[in-house]
Amino acid sequence: MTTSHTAPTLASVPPANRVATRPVRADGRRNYDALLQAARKAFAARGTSASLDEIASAAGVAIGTLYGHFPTRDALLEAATRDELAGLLALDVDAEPLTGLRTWVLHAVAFCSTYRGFVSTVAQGAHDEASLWREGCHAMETRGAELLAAAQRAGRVRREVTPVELFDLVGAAAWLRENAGPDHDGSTRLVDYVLDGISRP
Amino acid sequence: MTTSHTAPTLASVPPANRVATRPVRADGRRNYDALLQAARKAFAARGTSASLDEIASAAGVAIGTLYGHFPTRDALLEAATRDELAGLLALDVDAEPLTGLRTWVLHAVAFCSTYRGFVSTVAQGAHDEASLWREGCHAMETRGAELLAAAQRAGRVRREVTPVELFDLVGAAAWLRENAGPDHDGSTRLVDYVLDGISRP
DNA sequence: ACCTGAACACCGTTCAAGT
DNA sequence: ACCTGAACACCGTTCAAGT
Repeated sequence: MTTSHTAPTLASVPPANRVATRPVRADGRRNYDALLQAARKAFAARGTSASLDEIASAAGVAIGTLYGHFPTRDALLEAATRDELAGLLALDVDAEPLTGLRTWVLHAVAFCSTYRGFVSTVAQGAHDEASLWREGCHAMETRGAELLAAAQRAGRVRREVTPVELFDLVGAAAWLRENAGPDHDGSTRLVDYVLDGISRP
Repeated sequence: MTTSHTAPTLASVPPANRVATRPVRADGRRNYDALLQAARKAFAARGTSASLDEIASAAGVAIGTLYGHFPTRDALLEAATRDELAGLLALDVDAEPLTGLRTWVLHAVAFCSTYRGFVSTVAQGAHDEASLWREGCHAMETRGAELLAAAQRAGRVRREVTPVELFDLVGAAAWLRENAGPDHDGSTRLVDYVLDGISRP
């Protein structure tokens, strides 16, 4: 095998697994950005199942243009939440391990509930090999696992708790944030009860 | 006002709030039952957003017949889960308050995750006045509140915990049961961590 | 009282024709 | 390289005609 190791071309990636990239031509970039802005607005207002027709209209482009840039709804969602994920992964937390863990978990919960319905999509990414969020989920799990391990090393959290269980807590609390009553913050309460359950004085 | 207090007639209830009832005519009852059976199968296989066309076909009736018996998807879902809810409400639990509370919570979690997507519908019922699950949610909350209060009276659970928070735990754990990885029971773990967090020795 | 299925509406997705 | 919008498919929902 003397073939050089080339990056995957656009054509080699099936549409379902293709990540959206910002075009080079000026009109393409304008439309791409307008679509993203419209998508964020629509997802925020109607959840992740917002009408794609509506998004295209709001962005002032034809529906085919939307599909040209974002082959699937997930590709659009992923692009619309990419910055928030980067922010979460770069988050600096408190040096005290238990406080730091709590802060990070609450930020992860906020990220996963960016839009109504988003957390289910993200959770898929943890198990589905082909999901666009596989890498992102992996990175989140890794960061969470680090903070968990640090808290365990410091004797602040029970040794038996696993990274997967921490990830489960983030998902469950995010679902609560999306679905609980409007006038009461159940997700933070849930996180605190669990941290009480797994922490040591 | 001398008008007698009559029960609401069919016509007085808007379709969205109408609860399905078993018809009196023999052919109607046959179709009603066949639809329910097909619905349970379809919901179990594809979640609560299963195709209604498919359900009607599987039941061997026209789509109009389905709508005749069940004016909305929620009406069909409610009828398909009515027995399970009754079972939950009639559940006898252990006399030891904390054990009893745990058993009931796990059964409530199982009920709310009967079908993929079901828990979000149920959670709506807790806040939406018009939901078909309003009564059911209220009954669940009442039963949960009873068991919670008993555990608190016995000094086994922190006084500050509220019935709404218990209901939130049930919903969050049910979401996990619907969405977590297939080979790992994250929802029971979550319940146990929370019970650890709120219980007293 | 209940059943049927055509008709309509809505929305996601593709693709041939264009610049 | 990118845009357009008609065309198709799928599915939920209604309703006039029937038994």
